[in-house]
Parts: sequence; C-alpha cells; structure tokens
Amino acid sequence: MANIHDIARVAGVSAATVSRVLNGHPYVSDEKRQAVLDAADQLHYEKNINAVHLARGKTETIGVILPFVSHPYFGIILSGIASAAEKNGYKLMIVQTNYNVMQEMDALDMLKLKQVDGLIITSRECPIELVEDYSEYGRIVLCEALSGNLLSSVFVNQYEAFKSALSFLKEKGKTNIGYTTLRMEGKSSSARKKAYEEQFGEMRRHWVFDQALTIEDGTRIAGEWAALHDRPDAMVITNDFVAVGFLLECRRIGFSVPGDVSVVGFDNHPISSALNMTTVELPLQQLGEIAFQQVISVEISHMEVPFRLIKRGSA
Amino acid sequence: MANIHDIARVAGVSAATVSRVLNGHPYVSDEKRQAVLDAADQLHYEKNINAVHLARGKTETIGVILPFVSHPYFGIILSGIASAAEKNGYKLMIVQTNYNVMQEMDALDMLKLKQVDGLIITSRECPIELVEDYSEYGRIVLCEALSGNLLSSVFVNQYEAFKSALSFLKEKGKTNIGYTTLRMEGKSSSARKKAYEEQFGEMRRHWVFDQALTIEDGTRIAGEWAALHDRPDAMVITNDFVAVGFLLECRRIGFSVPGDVSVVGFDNHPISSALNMTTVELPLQQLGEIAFQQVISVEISHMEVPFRLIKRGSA
DNA sequence: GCTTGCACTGAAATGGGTTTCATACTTTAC
DNA sequence: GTAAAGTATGAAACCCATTTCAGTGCAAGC
Repeated sequence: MANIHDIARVAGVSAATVSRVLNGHPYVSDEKRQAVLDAADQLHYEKNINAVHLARGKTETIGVILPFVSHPYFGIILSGIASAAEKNGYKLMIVQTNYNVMQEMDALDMLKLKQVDGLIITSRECPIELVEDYSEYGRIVLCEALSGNLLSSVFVNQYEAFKSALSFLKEKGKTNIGYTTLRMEGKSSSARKKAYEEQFGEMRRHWVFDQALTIEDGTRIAGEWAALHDRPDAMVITNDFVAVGFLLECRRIGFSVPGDVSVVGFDNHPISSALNMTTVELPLQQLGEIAFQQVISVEISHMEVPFRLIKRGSA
Repeated sequence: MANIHDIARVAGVSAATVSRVLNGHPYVSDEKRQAVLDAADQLHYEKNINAVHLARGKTETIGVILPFVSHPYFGIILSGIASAAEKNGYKLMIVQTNYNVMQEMDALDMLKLKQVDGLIITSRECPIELVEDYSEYGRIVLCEALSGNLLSSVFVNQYEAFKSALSFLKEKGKTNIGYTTLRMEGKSSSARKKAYEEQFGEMRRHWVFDQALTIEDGTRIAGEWAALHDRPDAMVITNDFVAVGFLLECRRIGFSVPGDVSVVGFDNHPISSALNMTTVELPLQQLGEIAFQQVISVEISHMEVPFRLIKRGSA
C-alpha cells in the first residue's frame, strides 16, 4: 500500500508538500498540487487514518456508553447523538454495558487510551468518583443531573417531571399512587421518592415496583399489582414501554384502565400515542444532540431539558 | 505523557523489552519485568492505542452501518452484534445512515482507511457493486440474502417467511390479502411480490403499502386501508411496530381485528406478544451475533437464520 | 569438549502521517 | 530602493508502539 513518501517520490516533492495538498493547506503551487494529486491517483493511495490519529493526537471519535442499545429510551438518545455526530464530522464508538461495571471501565479506558476524544455516558452503574477520575483524559458528558466542574451533564429534572405526573393524578382524585423505578438505588429513583413523599407522605414500599425497563417488566408488574390486597389506583411508570406492558396486561386480566388504575408513562414514545396513553414527554432525541454538543465543547456545562405532560386516555 | 521509551530509560531496559512486558510476551527475566512494571506505574504510563493500531495494522474495531439506530429492528440486531463484540474483545463503531448513500460511503471509507477491520451492513441504499469494491479492504457482512465470494451474509429467507404468513392467512380463509413494504424497490420487497403472486396471481398495487417502518407508518396505512372501496381482509406487515400502529388505528376508527382485517407482523417483538398479535418471529439478536462472527472470520460465508410463525389473536 | 537449542535482550526498522523550522523567493509598502 | 510581508518548499523532528534481526549467555545432549 502506497504511503505519503511514495507519492512524494513519484510527484517529485517532499512528504510535507504531499501532506499539505492532501489536507488542503495553502501555500502549494498549482503544478506541485497537481503532481501530487496525479501521483496519489496513480498509486491508488489511501490514507491510513491511524497514523493521522497518532500524529494529531485525536481521533474525531466520541464514545457512547449505554446499558442497552435495543431499548427505545437509549436508542432514541443514541439517534440524537448520532445525527449530531454526523453533522459535525465525528464518528461514534458504542459500548453496550448491561450496567456491568467492567464494561463501563472498558469504555472509560477508550478515553484514556486516546481511542476517543470524549465520552457520553447515557446511564451508568459505576460510582461517579470513578468517572471523575477520567475527566483529565477528555470531555465526559453524563445524561443525569449533575453539577461540578469536571463533567458536563444534560438531563431532565426528574423530580419536577415526576411531580407533575403526581400532581396531575392528584387533581384527578387519585390518592393511592404507586410507581415504578428502573433501579431502586438510582439517582432518579431518589428524586421520585422525594417528590412522592412531599405530596403523599411516606411511600409504601410495596407500591414501588423495581426493575422496570421493558414491556415484559410492565407485564410482570401488572401481575404483582393485581395480586395486592391494597392496590394503588394509579401508577406512574418509568417509561412508555413498561407502561404499555402494564396497561395491556391489566386489561387482559380484566381490569379497566383508567377505571381501576390510571397509568402515566414517560417519554412520549409513538407507542404511547398509538395506545392513547398519558405520558410525560421527554425530548430524548434533543437530549442526545445536546450531549454531543457538550462533548465536543471546550466548556463544561450543565443543561436541563424540558418535559411536558401529555394528557391522553389512560389517566 | 510518558511513552514506552521513557519507561525503558527509567527501567534501564530497551523499548522492545518494555513492549514485551506490556504485552505479556515470554522471554523476559523477572527482574526486568518487575523493573518495567514499576517504571510504568511510577510514570503513570498509558498506552496510546493509536500507535498500536498503526503498528499492528488493525484496530480490533468493527463498523456497523444501520439506517436508524432507534428502530427496534435495527436496535436488536445491533444489540446482538454488540454482545458478540464484547465477548470477543472488539469495539464497535456505528454509522447511522438514514439510508443516505453519502453516509454509507462514509462508513465504507472507514474500512478503506483502516479505521475498522470489518464492516457489518444491516441494510443499505447504495448498489451492491459499490460494496463489493470495498471487499478488498476488509471483511464485509450484509444482513440480506446474498451469494458470491466477496461478501458474507446472514439473512432470513424473506420469500419463505412471507409465504408462511400468506399460507396461514389462506388457511384461515382470507383471500384478499394486502401487505406492506419498507421500500418498494428493495430486495425483500421483490421476494414478497414473488411469494404473493405465486399464491394469488398478480398483486393489486393499491394493496401494497410502501414506506412502512414505524408505528406512525402503521397508523397512516390503516387510514389508507380504511379509505379503500375494496379493502383487503388481511394484511401482512413489515414489522411488529408498523403492525401495532395499523392494528390500533383500525380498532380506533371502528374496525375489528381480526374480524374486519387480520394482521400478521414480523419480528416477534415483545410488543406483539403484549398485544396478542400474530407474527413471524425472526431471531434478530442471533442474526446480529452471527453477523459479528462472520465479520471476524477469515472465511466468507452465507448463513440463513430460521423464522417461525407465532399464531396469536390478530389473525 | 563440542554442538545444539533455548532464554533473554537491545538496536533499529517499521507502520504512516503532521508539523515546525529554516530557507529562499516574490510582492507589496513607503 | 529597501524593509516588511507573504508565498512556497523540504528536511527533519515528532507522534508511539511493535517486531524483526542479530547476538549473547547458558544448559542440555552426545
């Protein structure tokens, strides 16, 4: 495979001039420029991008950590990141972690090894201090509420979003409200707890359903809900897919939604509209785009994106 | 940032020995090994992976082309690819193309530039000949029926899968069957046409609905279907999400499924189960895993994955 | 005692660009 | 007419690790 020196030889110029031509730098005479282009063509020259990355010390590549690529929540964020990356001429490296800390470390190491210039963490399991330790190697953006001057962040105000769903249900006369969480120990989970307890006093642990991520989780939780002797009359649910699973299973086993139980989802995924389901819209695509802008920015920033309650027929 | 030569100096050995230690090669004495490890530690050494990539001539990275990362069909394939990649110590680079040829070229160029060792194309817009031109730069796997010795492939037999759905509907007494396609000119589209015409004679163009990818497309198509004077009494639909959109919209505007129209989807996404929808199961996760195995294999291969009709309540 | 063969090591070549620096030649500016 | 500014170019340093090659020392085999 021909390299830049071969071209230089054939074109009768120096490697520096070849590099200038290939990168569109000024100060190259037209004859030499043409000679270089001809030689490159003739030798079927292909740049070795790894050499460029080594020499330049950057890769124009951003790493993205996400627990599950096939989940719509993360898929849509990723789509936003990808479209912004494309517009800015960046490549994307993804690491699917399953919330496995080893794999998160793997992704963080890409930053340390200079394989990526920056890192977007859509969700994580490992402690924030560990992430902070890597901030010296490149910009890191987290999709969660955060402050400080080491990491950037873009997030929905989980507390307020959850509260808006609760208030809406309260207005509707619902007072026995349960909810689901993705992971009981997570940050957004404690934001929910706080919002809940401010409005309804101490939460009843068996009205909080954990591990709610997928449609199947929703189905399972509907079964658990139905088995309770003191069933909540409304559920605020992690995301629209869990909500769909919950809602459909409730109806399947003979309950009415919203008659027996109101359902509020999150995300405003098209599925919620198709099922006429009340949901809190989160601008996930936009969140991904912002995360990308932050990761290529020299400044550290913290951005909150808006949410919006969309009232439909399930609550 | 310290490099291998700094370590060599501090440890009093040569750079070659440092490299040997760092890569676990044999034939290094225990004292020198320890000296190198100590020096590396002391200097906070971090390997520059780009130099490794350059020197080794490969990156242990695979590129993945997919039109829409947030669509479950591609998301699940990607998830399969990602899990296989992780098991094999490979990284993944993704390019979301929106079926834009320029962006597909961008991804193909990653192969040419040695940024990735191989490429998986889950779906494409550009001509196959163009893809073949890149086969000299690395292994390329396509997720579509293919033969030849330049590219590998993994696929579902679209013709048979579609036929099985048609036969099932025919058995149920349905004879006026319409269907949807993602892109009228696509390959799987012509496989469907062939299967259709073999069983029902010439297809009626207005019973074929194009551009069917998302829930919203399904909703739209339900409207178009309802507006026909000679409505099909059964629909075979591109994927479960379109099918869900179709089915729910039909019901919303007052039709019965399967009474007025039977619906068969594809993929067996959890949503189809939640809605008790008949579907043709495609093992997409597995397809992604196979695609990955193929892309790191030295052999070219063509693999067909099985499908399975799952009878539920919508047909 | 002598030949093999293995363990161990470093110099140097290799992968392939980018970029600084020095130099030389032209123009423009006053 | 001369200084300053701009254009053009190549040599060489630099980014950093891998790997081949040559060579030394030492032990086993005959």
